[in-house]
Amino acid sequence: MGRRKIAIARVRDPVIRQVTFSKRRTGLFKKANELAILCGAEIAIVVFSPGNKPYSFGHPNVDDVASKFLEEEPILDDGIGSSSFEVPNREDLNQQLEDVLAELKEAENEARAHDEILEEYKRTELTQLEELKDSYGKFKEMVKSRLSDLETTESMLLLAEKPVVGTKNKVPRKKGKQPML
Amino acid sequence: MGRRKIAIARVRDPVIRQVTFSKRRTGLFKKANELAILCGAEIAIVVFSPGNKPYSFGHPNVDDVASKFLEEEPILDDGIGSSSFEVPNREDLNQQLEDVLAELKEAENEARAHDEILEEYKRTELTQLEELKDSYGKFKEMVKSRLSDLETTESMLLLAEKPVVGTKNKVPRKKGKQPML
DNA sequence: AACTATGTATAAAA
DNA sequence: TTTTATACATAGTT
Repeated sequence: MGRRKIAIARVRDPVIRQVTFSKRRTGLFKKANELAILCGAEIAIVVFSPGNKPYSFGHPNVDDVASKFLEEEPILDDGIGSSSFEVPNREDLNQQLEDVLAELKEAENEARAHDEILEEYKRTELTQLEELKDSYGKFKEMVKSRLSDLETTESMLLLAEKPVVGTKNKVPRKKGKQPML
Repeated sequence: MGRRKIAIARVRDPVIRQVTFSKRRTGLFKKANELAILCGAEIAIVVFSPGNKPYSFGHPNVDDVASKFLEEEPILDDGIGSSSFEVPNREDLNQQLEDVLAELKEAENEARAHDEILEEYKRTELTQLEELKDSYGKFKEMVKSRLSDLETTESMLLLAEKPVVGTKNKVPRKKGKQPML
């Protein structure tokens, strides 16, 4: 929702993560408030920041909504540890845990590698693109100045003016006149 | 946020109100999930619909976050100083396993999301780059043909020949001859 | 701690 | 439902 799309995955940089948290918590609470008012709904939110600070929002207030919810809670079996199945013994669990930890480590390595690739990509491609745009602009400038005292065809002027691609003005054209000998 | 702007005030029509509730509850929970994953935040939401049906979202789950909040835990015992050679019991192992499985799933999601972004990146940036190069080439061709019977300065020829950037030839130049009117 | 280009959520319509 | 046009949230930037 910003300048770039981001993957929904833990933000690595702690500073960015905190900033993201602040912005998004604000947004979330705003949405919650709108929901409550628009629909006459009761709502409670509690959230702990990356630094483990608690924040809360409630309409009409956290405690009332929370108790109401807890009271009419019939069974809270989320099914994960369903009792009807065989309970694994400790050795099995240890083995599983080790296996999964190994997998996790691998996946994290992969993710890091992908990050690096993406960064590299951004650097090279964007740099190339910007330099090319810049060079293109300079070239056009020079040509125009060279041709200024000659007749110029309509098609040339057209081509020289249109910035070419569907570029959304990421790189503003420089207006400066360069000597270029 | 839709076709029209709406005032934040109780929606009169009960049908619309219920529809609005459904859409916005979905959106809110999605945002909450993103916040939790992006920032590693714990979060719990409970909300009652206009028809007083309860809905909840929790990461890792509603009850843990709620109790943590209610207890206002100062986080005293993080285990650093405790009797450190205890053999973990089965519940601990189960918990660990679940935690790690969750992490693993997350890491896999992350990898997939990054792949998508990288692909998207390749598509947009490379397309732009290619179009720009192509257009640049055409422009140079045209200028050269227009100038063929005029004197051309050394610097212009130089600029016209050099492909500009330190491009690693990921995108081969097209050799085709274009009519150009 | 503000801005703004861009991605998302969603009010209406179909 | 699903789609579409618009308002909004926010990632990256200064």
